[in-house]
Amino acid sequence: MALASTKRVRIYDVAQAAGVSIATASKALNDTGRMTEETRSRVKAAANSLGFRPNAMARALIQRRTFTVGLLTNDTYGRFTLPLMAGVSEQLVDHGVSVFLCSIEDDPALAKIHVDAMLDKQVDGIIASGKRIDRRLPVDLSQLDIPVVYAFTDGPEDAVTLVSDDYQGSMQAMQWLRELGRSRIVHVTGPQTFASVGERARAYHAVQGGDGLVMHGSWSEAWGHEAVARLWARKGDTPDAIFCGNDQIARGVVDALRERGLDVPGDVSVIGFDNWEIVAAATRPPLTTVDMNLKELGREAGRLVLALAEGKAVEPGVRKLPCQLVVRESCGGGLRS
Amino acid sequence: MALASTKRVRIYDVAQAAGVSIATASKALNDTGRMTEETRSRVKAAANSLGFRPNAMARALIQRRTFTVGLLTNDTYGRFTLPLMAGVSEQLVDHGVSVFLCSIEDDPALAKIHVDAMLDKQVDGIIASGKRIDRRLPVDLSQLDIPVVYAFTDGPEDAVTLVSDDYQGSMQAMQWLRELGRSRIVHVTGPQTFASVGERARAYHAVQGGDGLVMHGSWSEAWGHEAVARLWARKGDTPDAIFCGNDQIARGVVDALRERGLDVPGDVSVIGFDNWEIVAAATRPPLTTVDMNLKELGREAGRLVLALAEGKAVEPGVRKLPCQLVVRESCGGGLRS
DNA sequence: GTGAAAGCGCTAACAA
DNA sequence: TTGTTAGCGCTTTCAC
Repeated sequence: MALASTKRVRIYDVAQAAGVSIATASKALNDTGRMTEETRSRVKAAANSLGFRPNAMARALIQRRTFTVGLLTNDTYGRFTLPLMAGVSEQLVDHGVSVFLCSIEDDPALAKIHVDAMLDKQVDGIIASGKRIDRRLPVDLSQLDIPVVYAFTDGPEDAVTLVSDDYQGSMQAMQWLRELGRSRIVHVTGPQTFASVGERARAYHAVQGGDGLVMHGSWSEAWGHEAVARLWARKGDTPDAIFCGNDQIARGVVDALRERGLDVPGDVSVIGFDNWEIVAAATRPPLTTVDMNLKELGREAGRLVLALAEGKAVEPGVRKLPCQLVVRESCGGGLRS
Repeated sequence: MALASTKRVRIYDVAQAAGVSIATASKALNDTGRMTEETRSRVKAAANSLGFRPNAMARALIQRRTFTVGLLTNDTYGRFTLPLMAGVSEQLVDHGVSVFLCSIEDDPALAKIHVDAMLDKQVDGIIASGKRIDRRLPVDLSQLDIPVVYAFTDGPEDAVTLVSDDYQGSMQAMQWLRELGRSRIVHVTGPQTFASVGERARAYHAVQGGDGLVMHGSWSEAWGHEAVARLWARKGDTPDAIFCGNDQIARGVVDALRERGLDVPGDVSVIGFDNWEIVAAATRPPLTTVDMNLKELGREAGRLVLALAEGKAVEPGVRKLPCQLVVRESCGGGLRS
């Protein structure tokens, strides 16, 4: 441990201390070249005791590899990018790769500035992420000379794209409701313009049949309330389960049902989507919901840019990553087998 | 616009194209040295048409300045770091500075890895941020040779530290309630162990007097419910206003009051803290609350590391940044003057 | 097995 | 006004 924090120690200092040339020192430290084991360990010991840290800039200049990647996102405040970022960071830090955070706020000019900055800094690759899997970032990354991976945002045809599997996740939800004996299931979800809304509805219909009821509205608690009002105003059977397009709607639904004197999950099971902790856990009863595993998606994105950066071949196309059911109390049923 | 994305263009190519030496090219592009305006613009034109982008690595190697900073945070999923990061990024991108995102999850080993990686990459400075202003990150940054700014986390005595002004924010809240004619104000807040809880209570007492009632619990909606139950179970006067320690508690309080048939804000005014959109806006009625201006705090942190990195002197000590009252409907009253 | 020398892309003295 | 030269800190042939 070098206590003196005067000047940064360079490989020259290590070489001096070990009584070798800097060439030998370099080879010793990088486990390349050939030399006696004794020399190698002597150099390493010297480096160690001097607290030598190679200058990544100098290294990058030669190796054309900076061990940095850029993470572009337009979901600055959102709940989607955050776990995704954590996953990316977690995956890459183990490989000595650092992540540039670039929030672009849907602003093309800002996006360009960030991309240019990344390019100047010679990032080894870029991960583009967003808040909707059916929207593109306001910048064209397809002509860059470095690898790009799209995560939770739409990418070009021949790109490597990672999204969560809305269909599979919704199937989990629906099947869970069926396993619990629910049959009159209604789907209360977001605006039809979202691709994921379509996917989730498709899964709903696959289980419930073509005559199931899908209600579109906003992604809000208010819409959950309103949907319940409409459902219970109709004549005929009321549902015994409601599959909601997200946790906010689900919370609105649960609150509305309780206000009507209905028991959740006794009278009606409610299931959400997103597993947004703050919403799902605060609902009374806490929401059973579908988690999109965004952190894992982030890890995978990290893994893939890294592979690409190392010149490995990666099959282009859209990869759908599985969602996972998180069982709490709003559907009844115990821990999932 | 160079369409051919074959090889990166270097300053050598620009010099060739402009018919000058690389030294002249360098000076022309950096607006240093002296030469005819004609030469300078000729070089710039050549650079432009070739799509020249200087290699930041090479530059960094000489200038000892990488135009990167590291942002350390242990609040990976949290609502605090996110706007803060956005502010930092926004502030720095204008200066050509990129931000390394490092989420350390309260793990000392992970923190060290990240810090080492940043040091290797020669960041110009580090911003340390967290989720509590009275807790330190699990890593010692005080002995580094580069500037460190602490934002929304506790730092050493002689460091530059940025926090939001809980006292001032709470004063805003309390005064707003008084302006609306409320006098029997109760403070329902989080655990006493939080420094910000103490600060907010201090402001509460400054307005309400020493005999005001402060109720400590968890930062949850459930605690909001419970607090209301307790308050209305007491004999004697019930409050006409409740100042809550955060928005979640406030939401619990509002819901509990409504469930008791009380009108908010007609019978009781409720005010929150944090302005956590998802909670504040979904509450019925939407919460009037205190915003900590974390994005601005992030910007200021960016400004300060940058100043420090440029060798400018910055007065050490704790800087408290003002909060801002966000008026919605839970207190009554109109737009603030 | 080890070291001298060239060079990554750029900037900055110093000459011319 | 412009160009030559010497590095920044490191890796990597290629001699010895």
